[in-house]
Amino acid sequence: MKLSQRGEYALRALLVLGMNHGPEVVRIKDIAHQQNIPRRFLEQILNDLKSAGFVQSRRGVAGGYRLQRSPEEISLADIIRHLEGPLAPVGCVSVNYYQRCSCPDEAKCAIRSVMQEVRDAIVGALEGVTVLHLCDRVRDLQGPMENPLDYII
Amino acid sequence: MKLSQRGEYALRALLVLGMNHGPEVVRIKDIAHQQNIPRRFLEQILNDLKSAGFVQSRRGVAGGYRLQRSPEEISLADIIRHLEGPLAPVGCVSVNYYQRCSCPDEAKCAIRSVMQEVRDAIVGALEGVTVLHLCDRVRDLQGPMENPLDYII
DNA sequence: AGATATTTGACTAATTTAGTAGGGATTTTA
DNA sequence: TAAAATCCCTACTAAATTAGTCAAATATCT
Repeated sequence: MKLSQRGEYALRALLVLGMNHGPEVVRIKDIAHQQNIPRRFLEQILNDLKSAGFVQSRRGVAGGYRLQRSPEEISLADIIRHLEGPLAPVGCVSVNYYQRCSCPDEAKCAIRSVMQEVRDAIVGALEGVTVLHLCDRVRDLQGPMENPLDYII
Repeated sequence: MKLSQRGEYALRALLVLGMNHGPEVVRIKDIAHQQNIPRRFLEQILNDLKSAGFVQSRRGVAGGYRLQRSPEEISLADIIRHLEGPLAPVGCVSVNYYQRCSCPDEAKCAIRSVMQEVRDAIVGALEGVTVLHLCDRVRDLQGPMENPLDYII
């Protein structure tokens, strides 16, 4: 599993939306500015997150984005799987994106059995971590503040 | 961490050399044939592994490759780091290939702290696993045989 | 109506990936 | 000493991925 620039931007954007979660909507421009993400690129990314069901949008002058579900229902593993594909280092140990490899017998492949353990380790570190957990970490790491917009993500 | 085709071929080749470790040398052609790897591509890969110090070669009519150090001294983590770069999912948590990211304060970055744990999980699953361990697994998975060349890798 | 947002789809430039190809250098063996 | 087998080195290519940019359309609020 490797996180691309695009993926990192997406996580940062979702974290901003998590920190500002509520009925109101956050503008792309604000996220882009606050997180130093190229605005046009971020548009693309948020659009993708929208069609994947992670966020919802409102158009027009008071438009912007918000999380579609509440922060504790959005897991990092799901986000990353959508953004980057398999968490597993090779297709033949991936549960969600399985792909047969060219070795003669998977069940007896020693390399595969090590990669299986790597996959389990990655999934273990990621499954169960939600956007809400991320938000909690932000607050833990940065101490008490008043305004959610003050947090550095 | 993601394993490319090239990386997978390299591991398979090293495992063949591990299973046949001794004073004698194994020909590229045999490895390529046994493992179904394009020969010219494998040449390139083994050359790379040679200049990285993992294998040594002998030229001429009785030429081929063997491991430079003994199987228990070659760790998967080192091989993969050389082949694919960082094990970490993002540069800012990589020990061996650290790269600063664009977030304002690394120490307070919640995403980074999760990625740190992912990195530790990956390294944990890989560090300490050597080519010898891989060879042991091959034998465990496939039951007792006489000839090392009988093993499917 | 006009200003401000998101939406859509195409476009581009650089890098990485998975090889292929040609010819040279070295070593064994007949 | 010459043939044959093997590794060595450099260059090339085609396809995919990555990180964006851009123009124009559409929706919404005041």
